[in-house]
Amino acid sequence: MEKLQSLRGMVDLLPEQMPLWQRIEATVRSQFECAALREIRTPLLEVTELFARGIGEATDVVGKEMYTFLDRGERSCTLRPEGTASVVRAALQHGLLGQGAQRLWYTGPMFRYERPQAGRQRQFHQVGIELLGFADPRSDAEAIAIAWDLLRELGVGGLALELNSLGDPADRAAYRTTLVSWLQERRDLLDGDSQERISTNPLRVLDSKNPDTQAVLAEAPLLIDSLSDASRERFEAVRRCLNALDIPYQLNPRLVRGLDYYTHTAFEITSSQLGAQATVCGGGRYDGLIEQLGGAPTAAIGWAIGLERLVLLLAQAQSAGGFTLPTRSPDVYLVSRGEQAERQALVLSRQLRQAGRMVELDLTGAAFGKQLKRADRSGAPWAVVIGEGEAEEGLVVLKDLRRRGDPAEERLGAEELLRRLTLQSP
RNA sequence: GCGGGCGUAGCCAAGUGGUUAAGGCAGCGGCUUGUGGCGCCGCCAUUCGGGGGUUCGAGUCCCCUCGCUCGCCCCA
Repeated sequence: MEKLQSLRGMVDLLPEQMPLWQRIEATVRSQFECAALREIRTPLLEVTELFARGIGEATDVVGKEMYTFLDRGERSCTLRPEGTASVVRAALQHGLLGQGAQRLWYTGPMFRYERPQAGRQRQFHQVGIELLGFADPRSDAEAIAIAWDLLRELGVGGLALELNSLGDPADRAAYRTTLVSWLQERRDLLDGDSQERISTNPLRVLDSKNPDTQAVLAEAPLLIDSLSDASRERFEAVRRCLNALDIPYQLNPRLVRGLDYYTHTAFEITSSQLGAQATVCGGGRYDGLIEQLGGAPTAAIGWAIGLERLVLLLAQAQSAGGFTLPTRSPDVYLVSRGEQAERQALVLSRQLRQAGRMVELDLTGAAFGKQLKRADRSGAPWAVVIGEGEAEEGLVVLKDLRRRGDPAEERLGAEELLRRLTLQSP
């Protein structure tokens, strides 16, 4: 069977699903506007080096999940696996940071070559914000609050905010040294992956899901305990802000995150209703990234929400009766038969649309009975019927489809019909 | 990359080695050559994801393969 189908992990969004997506997009736009964020759109394709340098060579995302290929000019190109690196690149390329700090948001598809499962696809969508040029602890709290409130506004329940501080590069370097030697001493007790990571990415060992490794790790030194006084105070300040905002959180000293660029605050918002891929929103501060990509040292914080996971949660909320999506039906369904009548219906449909009415024109040329059956199913309150007889007389029949028993219908001239259907609400 | 489950029509789905592959929804046609929720009648899988094998005989058993799905890893 040679049926053509989409590539693995690449999913279609069918018309039936769009109202939910559109609801999310509309809410995102209005919430972000209130937060004084400005939208930015960047290409889906970037030079591979951007991600290699930005996200980190040792990360899983860069190491084994990127869609990378050579273009016709032998340039290594990569479909973006996340949004931050591109946004920073664009800001630097166009000198946005020279105009002051930037409050930006973006949305669009991202690509990671992974095995699909619930809440995970190879092409997926994110919406995210990036606050570039903000170092104040309040900006951490503000960024988190924007995410938290967006999710709440959408009606997602059962969320938990997990918080950690990764400190600054010096804290991490110091901690890394202590951690590496601590891990070396217990090397034989760790799983294979973790042994590997002692040299490649020791902080990620802490994140291991291997139960035996976790048992060993219970006693491991924590990054949060080896923060400098300044970093610790900074973290305290963020926490005080979150308290002031009444945003509940849970400290998770094991929260490390898989992208190298994070510093200080790291956080995730998770839902227990999502299955194995429980993170709806992930983000943190990345004070070193902009410099690493060739800009001046600039503090920044951002996060991304996975839209497919959000859709999963909202679909649950919806079926639990949390909200209903408005279904749009045509205002008028046009039924016609006979060459002249069909042409008149075509013209009339345009006139009604120009007057702002939603109009569905039956193009099948089928018997009236069939067309009216479709008119009924379309949900339109009105049907306009033009037959050969009416066409001759220059009249149309207006039927009230909501009154089924007594066939309420009137014969009208086209002018009168337009007046009736456009001056008053149907 | 590694494990588990599944694969019968557009959708849901019966079928568990024996002759023509139930049924429902949707769709199409008719009863009703020009007037809609209902009803009745008819049509809609030369074939069970694909390939190979076992057998007198396979949707049903075996092998391979592809796809979907859930989980591991990782992340949104």
